[in-house]
Amino acid sequence: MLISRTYPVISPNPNRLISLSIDRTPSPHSDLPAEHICLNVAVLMAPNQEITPHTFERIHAGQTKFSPVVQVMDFKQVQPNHGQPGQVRYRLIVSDGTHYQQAMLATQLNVLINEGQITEHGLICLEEFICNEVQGRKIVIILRCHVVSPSLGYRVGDPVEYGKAAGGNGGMQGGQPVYGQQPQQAPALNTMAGASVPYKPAGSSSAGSSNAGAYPPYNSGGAAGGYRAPSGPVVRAGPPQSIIPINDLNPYINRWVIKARVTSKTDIKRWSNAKGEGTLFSVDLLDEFDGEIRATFFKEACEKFYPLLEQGHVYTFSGGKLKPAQRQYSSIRNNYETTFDTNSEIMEVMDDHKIQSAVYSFKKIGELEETPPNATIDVIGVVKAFSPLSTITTKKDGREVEKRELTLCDDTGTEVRLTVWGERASKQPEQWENHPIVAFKGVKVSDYNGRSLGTMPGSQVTVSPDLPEALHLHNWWHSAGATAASTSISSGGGGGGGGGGFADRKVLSQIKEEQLGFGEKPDYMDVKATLTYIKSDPDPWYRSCTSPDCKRKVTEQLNSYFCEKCQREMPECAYRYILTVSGTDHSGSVYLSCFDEHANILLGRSAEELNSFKASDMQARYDATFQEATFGTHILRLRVKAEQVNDEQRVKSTIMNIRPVNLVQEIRDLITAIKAYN
DNA sequence: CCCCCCCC
Repeated sequence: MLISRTYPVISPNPNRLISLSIDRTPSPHSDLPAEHICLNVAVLMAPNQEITPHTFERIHAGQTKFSPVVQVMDFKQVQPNHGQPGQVRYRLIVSDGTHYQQAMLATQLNVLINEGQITEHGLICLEEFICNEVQGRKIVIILRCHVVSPSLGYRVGDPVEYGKAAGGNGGMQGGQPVYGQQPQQAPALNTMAGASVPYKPAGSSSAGSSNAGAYPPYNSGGAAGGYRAPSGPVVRAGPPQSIIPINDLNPYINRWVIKARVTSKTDIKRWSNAKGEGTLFSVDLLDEFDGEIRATFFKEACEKFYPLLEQGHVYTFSGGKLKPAQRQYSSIRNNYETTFDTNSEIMEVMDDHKIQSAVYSFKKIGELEETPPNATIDVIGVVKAFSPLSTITTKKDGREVEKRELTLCDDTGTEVRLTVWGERASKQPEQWENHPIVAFKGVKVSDYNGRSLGTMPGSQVTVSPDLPEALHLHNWWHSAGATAASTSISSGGGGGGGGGGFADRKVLSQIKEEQLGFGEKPDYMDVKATLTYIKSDPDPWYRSCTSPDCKRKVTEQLNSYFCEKCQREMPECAYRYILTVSGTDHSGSVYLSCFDEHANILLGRSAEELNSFKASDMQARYDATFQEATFGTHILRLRVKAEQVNDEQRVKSTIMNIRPVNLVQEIRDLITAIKAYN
């Protein structure tokens, strides 16, 4: 029996309210006489540290979208359970002044206890939490919180255990959270005028239709259709686990099953580092509640499941372990990712078409300039132009990788260059023709050339997707977009005549000042520079292989030349420039390397011609060629990279592109740059 | 346990 009354009184401090309460609570563990009267003096909080009333009523009614402030009445460490040795967990008793409630602290918040920030009688704000049932008992699991106040030195109010006290928890059964989306609105975009060309989405079967209508409500908790939270170490027997939404996954559910479509699947990757080596692949999973998660398979699990999982198919997955996601590596909206091992169970199930083929959070191309580099984003656009397939050789291990450059535009009047890598670039080359709409999920934003995009291993590329955004862009393109002007946020070459782009503009002294070239990757910059010196002696060229695409130096033989790389003998060789020039601007002077393609532009003659001048004893013409090019001023794009030369790091700058100075454009760019200082 | 998207 608990008798308690609280008497508010006026405090001497006008900001505080003192409450007096008298407890006549006989304690079974106390030596005190039953009628012991305990006088509690409670100073209620100043207004900015108020406990949120009715917190637990709201939480138990399924509310999660608020951030209540509660008082910590007690906390203690609980024994790690058998499943997770070594991981300490803390149980808290938290109070809203009327009720108290058990809570578990997510382990990543243990630091708040260990550093003494969470204290008895302190106040914390619950920023993210869920309410789980454990052995018939509701427990609040705190996923994110911050400390609002250190210990107040007293307990606020006279809380009773939630659910035990009379009153205050009526109607608790209702208000279960409802999962799934609201019915998506039908795309009201197909009424666009001027759309004479009908939009034909790829794969017009219903499979990936995004307009599937209302999703069935999902009830968490409750007898049927609910899921059980872990209940201690002995849970082996029991009903088969039911499927839970991916968005409900959290590290406090030990055994879970999800049903999801594999929306993307990477190739197997081999890795090796200081910690060891192995193989891995990963998939992105999407369920019917639009929840997404990335799953990774290592080593044996990689071997076992790689052949089993097919992109686009639907499976049930169980036996995965959750860990915090590194958000920069995918555009998947989940704070967790999962790993499956060989004991995990994955079974293909019928595709009932409740699961979409992808969910997107598109960024407009016009927003990309403000998007930080290295972000992974979704984008949709019209393929305005595309390059032929080309091959690059990786710096790291000399592999050949295929790529294709697209120019993607949208109705923001902006276009961006997007590099499609690997098989995605080579297969079905005709798919890029006729300005298709393409949706990209999980492409990386790069600051190369201002801003550009590139596919990632887990990217999803869908040509002519069945999406309202695609229909909208299709109609835009055919009514106005195809002929409208558009601004490129990727400077340097490409579809639209080149020029423009002040994004990477620097002066030469910045190479030193900003220590360019010392990163893992080279730095690129544009500079307006004058060639104050062009080195003409010794001969600025070398003898190279005549095979197309091979620029290697050949060795001279008795009557022929030999290329090591091509393993080929040839009667003639080609002369290719390797030229050193001195570039100068108002800030300083830097030696620049210049290879054949660009030296041809600077000197206006090929190495072949210059060699013939020399051979024909025309030294004057030879010298004049260099003199004419000296003091020319150009916009140069430089690749800056530190290289190991003997024992020292030497920063080498190479000319990658040469443009004439367009004075009108130059002034415009300068004005824009000056305005940006404000 | 990977973390990285290649080049210019």
